[in-house]
Amino acid sequence: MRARTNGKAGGRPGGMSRGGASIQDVAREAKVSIATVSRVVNQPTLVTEETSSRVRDAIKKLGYVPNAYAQGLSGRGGKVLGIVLPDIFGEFYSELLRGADGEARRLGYHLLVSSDAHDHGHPTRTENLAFGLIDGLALMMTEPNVELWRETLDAALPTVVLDAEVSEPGVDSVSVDNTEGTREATEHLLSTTPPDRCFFVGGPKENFDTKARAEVFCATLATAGRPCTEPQVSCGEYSVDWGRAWGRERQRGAGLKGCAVLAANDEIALGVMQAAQEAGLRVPEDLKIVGFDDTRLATLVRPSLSTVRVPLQDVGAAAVRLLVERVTDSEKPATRMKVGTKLVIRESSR
Amino acid sequence: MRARTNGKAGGRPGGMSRGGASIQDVAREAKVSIATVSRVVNQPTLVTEETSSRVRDAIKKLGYVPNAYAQGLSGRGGKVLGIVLPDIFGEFYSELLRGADGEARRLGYHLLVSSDAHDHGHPTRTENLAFGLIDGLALMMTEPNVELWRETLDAALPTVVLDAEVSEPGVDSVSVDNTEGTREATEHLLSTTPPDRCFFVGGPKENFDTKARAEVFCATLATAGRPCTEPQVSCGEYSVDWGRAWGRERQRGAGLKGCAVLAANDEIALGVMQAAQEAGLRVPEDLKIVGFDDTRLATLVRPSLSTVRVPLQDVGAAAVRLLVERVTDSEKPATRMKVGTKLVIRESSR
DNA sequence: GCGCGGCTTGAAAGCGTTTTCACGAGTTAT
DNA sequence: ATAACTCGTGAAAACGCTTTCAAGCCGCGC
Repeated sequence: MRARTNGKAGGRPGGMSRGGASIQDVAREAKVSIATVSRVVNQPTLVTEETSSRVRDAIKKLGYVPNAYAQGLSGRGGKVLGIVLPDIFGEFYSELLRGADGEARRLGYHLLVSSDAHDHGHPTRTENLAFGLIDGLALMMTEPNVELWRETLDAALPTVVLDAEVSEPGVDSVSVDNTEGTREATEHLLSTTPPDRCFFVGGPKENFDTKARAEVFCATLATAGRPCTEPQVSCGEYSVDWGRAWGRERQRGAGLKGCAVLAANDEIALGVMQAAQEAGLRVPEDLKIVGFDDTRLATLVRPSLSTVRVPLQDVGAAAVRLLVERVTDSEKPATRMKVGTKLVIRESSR
Repeated sequence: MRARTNGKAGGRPGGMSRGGASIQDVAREAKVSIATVSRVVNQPTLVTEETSSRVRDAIKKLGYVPNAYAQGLSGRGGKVLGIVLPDIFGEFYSELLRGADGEARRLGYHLLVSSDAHDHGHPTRTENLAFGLIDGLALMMTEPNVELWRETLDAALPTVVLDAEVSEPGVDSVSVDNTEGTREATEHLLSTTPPDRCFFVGGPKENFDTKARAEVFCATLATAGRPCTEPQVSCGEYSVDWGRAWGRERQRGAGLKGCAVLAANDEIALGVMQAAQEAGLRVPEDLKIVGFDDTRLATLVRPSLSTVRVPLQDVGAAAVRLLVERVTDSEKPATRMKVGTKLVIRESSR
């Protein structure tokens, strides 16, 4: 690399540019030592009001902002949290992220976001690089992935896992308790529809939530005296397209009329609804539909979508909170947090 | 000074925990100097294959990952970009963010996301902290805000502005050229509806895009020989609620039937559509509606929404690309980029 | 009147990298 | 055979900050 602007003089070299004044400059300007400047910023009580005010003036005058790298290096951590999601697209992640972002801000942390996990949560090399940068990592794992585990644990980084239960010591987790909501939803459908006309349309087969929801769905049907048969549970992906495809398929087959569908998320539910409407069926009269997640989508469509509410923002916020707690106190025993789910009845299943 | 964990011995002090081995450890393990280790990592050609291999073994054995803070401090920058949006909620930002994230990954950068701008793009103190951390800042400014400007410019940080045209030297911008799309959309509505029954329902009055779109809308009406009257353009906010409120209001008044609406975004359009449907009107037969942005929402609702396509992902990606270019070469002349817009006709206006 | 504790401040040691500079060992040119 | 290079490596400075330790100064009590 070329000449690295040593002092203040001269234009900035090549690509570098981070402008600002350093703590040195402030110290010089205020005629105190850098230690004092640091104290004014971090522990103001230790400094005389007179000195303090002089330093603050200097800071303001020079527009001084502490260099986060230096802070990070010198031990106080950079106040940065990483969050890795399978994707950052769509209402679902959007909501999760919003919760995380809000909480992070509240706690004075920054969020390094990455949807790197295209390959099922496996951080790339790039991601690794950031591992030195972040104080903790919130990782969403929707499917089992041992390899990733090892890597993360080896990094000895405070970690919280989203949407997956884990048993590693020292790793917190926030996951969704699908039981209650799924059961409620299934019973709700059963109240108007015979068990053999109830269907569960899931996301990816390996997905933790889809699996859990399917299970509870079947269990509830069984309780109602009608163990579910193979074709009553289908898996695909979390998309409108898949829901629509399933709906069309079913319509071509035995028909959708008089059926009830519990979808593994709102998008799938929406797809099914579209397929029904295409076929001239009325929702909810001809077909009951219940979604999952209660994303904004559910209230945006007509008929509005009954759905199982998952407090996504809370999940995001809780993850960040847990993470910060662990970052601040690494001895803290692992917390396994579960957020509940609850049926919200709207028009699509009434 | 107390035992500030010099070597590897002892428990870590206080809240610290960043695990890994340091370059020192690797050097010791491989029996070389830290300089050599650094070279193996960054400029492998400078080192003998033999030494290099020994070092690589050590690195692997110790699970060494360079500390990003140290790297940042010593001048190579941390490969982190900041992106500040008014919010990170909803399809609009979601899409933008996705574009940015993808491009950032491609270029080997990380994204520090913040929706801090609740107060109209004014970064909080927290935000400021990160300014030392990031190599560049992508800032979405939907409304004029001089104060923020000053602060950002003072930070002498490579900056790219989203969705706002600026004239500061050395500041790139990516904005949306609303002209073409808005004109197309307006003409499209005029082709079925008399000018005096055409309405523009905008977002916040001060919002750049809303202003631009309203202007083109009026201009196009004027060209059609019917300068638009005051009540034909209304402003509110970018929300379904506002669209619905406008729709109800209008329905209570002169009625929506036979009208045509151009909304400033898809959400507003959706709101208007809901109001119409509530009133028993059919879309598009009784009321034509065209939205803006072409978010996923537009294809998800029934009838599907005609809308003006704004390549949001491209905007995000372009912002990141420009930013990285500027970070790498601060002398580069400022780029003012404009992405075009284009009418997409779907069911709601046919 | 002298020592002692409290309060404010400064000096300096890291933190983990990158990068420059210098140095010895081969290699090549004279 | 010696001077002039090149190549591979190590020592050390610099990055900007936090924090510990020590020192100076004050007022207090004995």
